[in-house]
Amino acid sequence: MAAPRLDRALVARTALGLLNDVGLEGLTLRAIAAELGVKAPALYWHFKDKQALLDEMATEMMRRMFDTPDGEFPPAGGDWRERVTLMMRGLRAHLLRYRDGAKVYSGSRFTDTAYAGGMDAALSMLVAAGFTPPRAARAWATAYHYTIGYVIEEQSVAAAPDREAIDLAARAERLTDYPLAAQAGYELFAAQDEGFETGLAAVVAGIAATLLPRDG
Amino acid sequence: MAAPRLDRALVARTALGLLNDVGLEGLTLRAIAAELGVKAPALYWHFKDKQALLDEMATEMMRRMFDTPDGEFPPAGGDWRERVTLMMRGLRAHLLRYRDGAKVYSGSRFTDTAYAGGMDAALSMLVAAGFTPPRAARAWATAYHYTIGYVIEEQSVAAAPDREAIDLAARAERLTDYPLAAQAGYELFAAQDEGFETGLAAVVAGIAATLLPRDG
DNA sequence: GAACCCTCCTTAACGTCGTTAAGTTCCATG
DNA sequence: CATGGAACTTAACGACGTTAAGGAGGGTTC
Repeated sequence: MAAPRLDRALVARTALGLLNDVGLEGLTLRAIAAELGVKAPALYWHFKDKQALLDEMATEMMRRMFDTPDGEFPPAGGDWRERVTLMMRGLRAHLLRYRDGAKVYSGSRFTDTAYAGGMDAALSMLVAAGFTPPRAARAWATAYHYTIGYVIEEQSVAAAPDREAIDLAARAERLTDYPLAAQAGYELFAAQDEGFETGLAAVVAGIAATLLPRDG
Repeated sequence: MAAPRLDRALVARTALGLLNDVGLEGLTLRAIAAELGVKAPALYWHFKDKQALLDEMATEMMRRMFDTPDGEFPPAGGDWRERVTLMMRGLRAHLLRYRDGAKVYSGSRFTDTAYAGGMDAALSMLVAAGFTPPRAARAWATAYHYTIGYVIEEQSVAAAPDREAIDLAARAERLTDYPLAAQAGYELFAAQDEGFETGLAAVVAGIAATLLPRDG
């Protein structure tokens, strides 16, 4: 039983590293293989097809997300609002670490059940805070969908190598007949961190208002 | 100046029709051309490349969204909460009309400024309801991102032709060690309409709570 | 130690994709 | 009738994901 030069995790990690250089549409099997010092068909020994490799990449991203320095997940401290906020902030930060990270992540399915531990911990935290289990799941999903949607738009606005970034000034020029829409461009396409946080605060407040049973 | 057999709008409409049959990854230029009774390179007379065609498709989807039966956009009636809810419900409904609709829509940029009219109307409605312009933009974006994220996940869960749909029972089987995560599957992957509405209600409530200046 | 087998990779090739180059048809206009 | 541009076709290119066939190399078996 000789040590294989490649394994699934190594391929996925290498592909994630390459992703930042070439983007999703430049992430070809031949390029990944070259990075590994190997020919493209070798990858088929470890993965049934390219989608399986992308699934492994998404799983690796997820593992890195749960692998916090203090081993705490969900992040410790504060009430559920703070912890949900921290989780979603962390999710966005991890998606942003890779070019097209949100697309890779949301288009794939995890190859193992490691995510379930983190998900279960998050949900039980919400249940402990007073949510029923279905409403905890809905609360988590709502914040998750907001975050995924936000980062997908955020990363598609960023400049692809060939596709020029959105020129806000030119956009405003085109929309002089629609002053509010023109002005909104600056709010929407710039200052991404602040925009995300403001929206996330709204989502969390809404979850508290509509999904958490009042005690009283 | 003979009438061209093709124009951009016709190509985009035909491609949208084909999208439901073959999905995004089956939507090749050769297939679209065949549907139009033409050869693939003919499309390059009307579009600089495939992305430009996808942009036109997204723009056509947007036009259809604004083209309501009563010509009202945003939809009339009720307060701003109701109207934002109606808009996002309509956005989701339109995205769901096409296979991979959310991916096509969110990965593209509009080819004309027709969207700005609808966006401006929506924003001025929010401003009339008491939002400052930047907060109106943020409110709209938050609901939009939630909706886009929701539908992207929703459509990626649905069965692609080759990729089988998620088997909820098998998933629960795998996750017996994580009861909350297992149970959450049913909440997350089934009953999509209700899940969307519940989350949207939370988002709208949160917008009201954090972005709308209190009067009094 | 020879025979065998299983693991992991290579070489070669297939069909399809987006795209480009060059040529053709057709009609409006001078 | 000749000119010319608009709108298409035919042919082909290089790159892609993927498959088939085979080879190197170490482990196990007699």
